[in-house]
Amino acid sequence: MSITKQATGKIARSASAPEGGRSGAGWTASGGTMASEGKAPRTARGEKTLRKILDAALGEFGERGFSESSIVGITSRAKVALGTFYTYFDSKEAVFAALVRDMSGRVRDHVAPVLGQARDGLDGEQLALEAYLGFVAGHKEVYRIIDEAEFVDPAGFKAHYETTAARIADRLKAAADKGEIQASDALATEVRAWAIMGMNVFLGLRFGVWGSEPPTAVAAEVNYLLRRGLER
Amino acid sequence: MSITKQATGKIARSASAPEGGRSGAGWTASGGTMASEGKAPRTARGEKTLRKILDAALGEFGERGFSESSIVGITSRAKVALGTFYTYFDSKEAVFAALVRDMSGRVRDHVAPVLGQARDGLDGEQLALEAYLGFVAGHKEVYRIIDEAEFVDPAGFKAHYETTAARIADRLKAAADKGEIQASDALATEVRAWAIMGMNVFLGLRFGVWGSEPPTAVAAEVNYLLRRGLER
DNA sequence: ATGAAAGTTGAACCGACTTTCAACTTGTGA
DNA sequence: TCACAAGTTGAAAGTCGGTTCAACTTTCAT
Repeated sequence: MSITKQATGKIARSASAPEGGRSGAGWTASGGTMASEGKAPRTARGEKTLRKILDAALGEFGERGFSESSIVGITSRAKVALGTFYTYFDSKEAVFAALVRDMSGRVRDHVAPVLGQARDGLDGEQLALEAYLGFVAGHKEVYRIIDEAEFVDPAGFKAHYETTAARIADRLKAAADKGEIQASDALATEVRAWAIMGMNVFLGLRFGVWGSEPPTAVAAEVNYLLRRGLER
Repeated sequence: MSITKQATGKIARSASAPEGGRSGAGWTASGGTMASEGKAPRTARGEKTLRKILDAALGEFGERGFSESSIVGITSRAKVALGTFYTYFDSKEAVFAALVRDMSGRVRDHVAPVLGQARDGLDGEQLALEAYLGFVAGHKEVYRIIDEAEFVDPAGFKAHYETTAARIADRLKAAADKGEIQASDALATEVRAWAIMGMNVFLGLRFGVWGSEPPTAVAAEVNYLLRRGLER
């Protein structure tokens, strides 16, 4: 009954492959930044193992949440021994923090490219939301990990949202400079940026994680609101 | 180093009074709903103890987060013995869930009254946001507990946001019926409600929990956006 | 080929936390 | 007043999971 118990469930969970044998797609950079201080892998073998651990950790944390997850859970998914974990990370929190940094980057990398195709600033926001909703729907673990960072890795959490908001603010400023939307002072710009970000995150929760309504329809509806609300 | 450790810190923390001797202000109803199934207090003494435990739990969870919190932490804050906890709750998760239900109600009860003073629907949303920001600033623990519910008490978390969104949607519908704002179909209404809620929550985080910019200024800026975005 | 560095292993240690329970105290209704 | 129900107590049981480490294996530069 208690969430803390996992009892006999162990057998069941270590079996299933995380996501049809995709070979640890896309860990940023070569280890250096991911492992704990002074624990970076020095050979190809080590790098591969580190990658396996990180992929396993993503699956474990994404499915079970931080406190339900265990190092054994991670290492058994990764099919390495318990002790190997400590070759690369100082603690459970450390992997989680590494994951948060990386997930933050993944979201950015998924959303950024679509901005190039935008007709104007507000169109860019619509495309960004659309891309974000699609990403969340296909990567619920990522959403969960970033959210849970609020408690496990507050610094990483704050960094993620502050840089995201700053990015939105920059876009708003650029659009204002082009005369597309109303200009705004510093506070107003920040309020707008955080408002847009908050909308996006909650729409991601409702329509990406919980529901599966078409991203395009949702994003279009929001954009209608933003267009009238911000346009000059 | 590891967050899991608390080591010698125990002495320090049980000392400080949670919040200058306020006598457990405002627990909804008389116990019946708060304690775990079949564990409701049957005397005035029991009710008082339950209240002490709930207040202590709010402080503990609010300050330390769920996984860092311990039953000992709660009972020592409440100044009752460890075993007493189990007279009223089945588990750590159970108190947390009780707290989530109650916090959800507290937010509602704090925001609802201001709606009566609104000139129109959109003015109501502005006042609601303003009230919410003020509440969050004064009750960061509440914000934290509701957020952490996503992982500890998912059902309570979902219920909180779904009913909140439904309330916003009802207001939008009423405003549309009065011809104040544009009418919208079911999906659009839900999108709008979740967008507004998401804005509010993130602005609460940024300007209530992290910063302390004047709620009125923030709410006014948002309302400007909403007004133009939604008005007919 | 070889030995030193890098990586791997998993049993065992350790401490912390939840939960139980039998003895004890308090309060109240008859 | 007294007896029984309600409530309280805290030591101790039991569990669980993070972390350590010494022995072992693999890799690779020379």
